[in-house]
Amino acid sequence: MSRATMEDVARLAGVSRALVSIVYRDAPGASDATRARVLAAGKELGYRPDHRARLLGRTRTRLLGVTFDVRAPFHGDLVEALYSAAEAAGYDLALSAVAPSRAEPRAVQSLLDYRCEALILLGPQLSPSALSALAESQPVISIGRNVRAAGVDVVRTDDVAGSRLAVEHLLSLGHTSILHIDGGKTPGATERRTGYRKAIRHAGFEAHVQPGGRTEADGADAAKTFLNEPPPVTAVTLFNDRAAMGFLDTIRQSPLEIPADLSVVGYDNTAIAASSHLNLTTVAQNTTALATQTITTAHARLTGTPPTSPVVIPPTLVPRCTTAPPR
Amino acid sequence: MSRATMEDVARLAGVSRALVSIVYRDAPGASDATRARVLAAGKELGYRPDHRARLLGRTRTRLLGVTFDVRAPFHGDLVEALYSAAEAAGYDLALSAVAPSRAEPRAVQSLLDYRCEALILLGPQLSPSALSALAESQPVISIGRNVRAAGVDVVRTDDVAGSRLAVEHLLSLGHTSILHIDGGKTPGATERRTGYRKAIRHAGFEAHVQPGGRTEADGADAAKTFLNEPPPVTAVTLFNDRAAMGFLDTIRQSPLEIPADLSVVGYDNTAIAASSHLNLTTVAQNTTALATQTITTAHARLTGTPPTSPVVIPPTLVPRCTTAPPR
DNA sequence: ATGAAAGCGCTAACAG
DNA sequence: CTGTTAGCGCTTTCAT
Repeated sequence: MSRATMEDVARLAGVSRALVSIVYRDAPGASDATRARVLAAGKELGYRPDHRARLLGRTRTRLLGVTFDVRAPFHGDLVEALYSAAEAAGYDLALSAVAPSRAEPRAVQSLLDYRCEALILLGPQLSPSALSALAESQPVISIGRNVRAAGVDVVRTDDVAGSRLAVEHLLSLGHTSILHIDGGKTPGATERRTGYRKAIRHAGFEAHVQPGGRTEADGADAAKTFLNEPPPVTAVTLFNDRAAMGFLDTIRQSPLEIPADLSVVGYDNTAIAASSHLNLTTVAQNTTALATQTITTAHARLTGTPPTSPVVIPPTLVPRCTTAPPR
Repeated sequence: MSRATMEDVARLAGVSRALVSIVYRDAPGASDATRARVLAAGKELGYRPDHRARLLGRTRTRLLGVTFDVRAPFHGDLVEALYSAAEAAGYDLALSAVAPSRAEPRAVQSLLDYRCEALILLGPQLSPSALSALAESQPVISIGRNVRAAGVDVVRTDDVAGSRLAVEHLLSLGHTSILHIDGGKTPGATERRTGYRKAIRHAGFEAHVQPGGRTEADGADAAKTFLNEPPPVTAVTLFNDRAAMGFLDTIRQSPLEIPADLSVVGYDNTAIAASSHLNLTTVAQNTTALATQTITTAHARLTGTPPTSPVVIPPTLVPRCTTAPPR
């Protein structure tokens, strides 16, 4: 009933356990004939190496720990990209969710107990000092949050440029008064606000920032405030797609037409934003590049090469149907 | 630089490793004095037991593997609930994401390699025979999908009742012609369709089912079809909240007013549906109960008690702002 | 190319 | 109550 062990395979193939180990790691040191025989025996027994034992015995676990917010769609997209990137580089991923009832320190701790070689934190909310402390024991990489903490590597999108893209897109459509609804203290919010301000001023217009947040509810609240006392703007850029969704949802319950009366731009290009119905004009983060660079950075740290940090990935604008020239 | 080991703690505390082990598992067999001394030594060294080694040595790993769709908000809610339930029962969770680029068999396999004691699959899409095969090696619990596969336990919401609740709510508001936009072949779709049909017929009205799906895009597509040739209905029940969101989004771009012209009911009560802006009337699955029962079932299987299966959890209706009496 | 033997860091009988 | 002794299943020198 219990699973086949390496010993079983070795016996069936008539070789030593060491050989079986070599074959299954496809390390050099076994003849093709032996290799085939071992593999055949393994297959017959339905053998699969025990991952726990493997990790224990190995000098390097090649296990990368990832914390993510189980409720953030963008994190879902990133996790998927990380799986591919990690696999391509010969690493394994251990996932640990952050949720309202499961705070970040707890999620991190569980990864540490698994002896992950490095920590990949998606939009971490931990303090810089807490992050630095973690970085003393193993590489720590923050994706999306631009922390300045000793020893912590950062891989992020150039959010200043991203906001600029959004603004420039609107400017090119003819908009001259544009509002930014920000992300509060969410990682990345400062940069996106700054990018907006810079681009607006550079064009010679006035910046208007309204406080917002990162959830659909935050976007909806912002829309209510907006509708209550409509500012004289023809376009809005929001912190992210989630907020944009909430915003749009509420606006559509008003007489305002999107995009005729108001253009709206999101951020992240999450799968939902892309879906045909929303058709949200948004700034795309390059998840593939973020993931690849993250794994590269982790690998560099783990092999002693000093990585370049922060790694800044350029975003792109994805024009869809929520933006148009002002009426 | 490397982490402190049990040996280190033992040395510092002046005891044997076995004692340290006993203390850290808080197993009986150590005096309070020793316990305190060991704990103090451990704390000083920042010792944390190595989870891998722990799993390897133990007869029971108390590790439960969970597969979930990283893109499904409802799965996020469930995962969170599972963490709590598992912890309360002394189990640990290993997460494995299913995504477009990471099919279910792969996700499952990785859990198996970690020698999880049981498999918890959220809305599995695997064939009944594949599930049965898995169940031969360890307990398999399907949450949400009512599979009839030998050895596979099911914990699910009573979806027939859920759909009935939705219909009855609409009937009580005075609606007499109600459309159901279904979930295609998504787990649970059949039950929700059936519940709708039964409730409608029981009330003496005619059932209308339009094909749909489980994503926002599916809901939006359904809305387009709907608007193209508006059927003579005053209310719509959808397969889930995601589809309802897409549907609402598209409907709001038409002259139709929600809920004045059309009432809409979702399903799942995901965090997003609940958020103030959407205010979606929906059928709530009791994630806490689902999670608790799942862990209970797993525990029963693992300890030899034959569990009751399927476990069917009653849903509840959450009336919000997308339903009202017909005009 | 192959095998023997010594860990990896912990748990679990068992003896004292 | 405490310590000794084997493993758990794999990796990894080091001989042969």
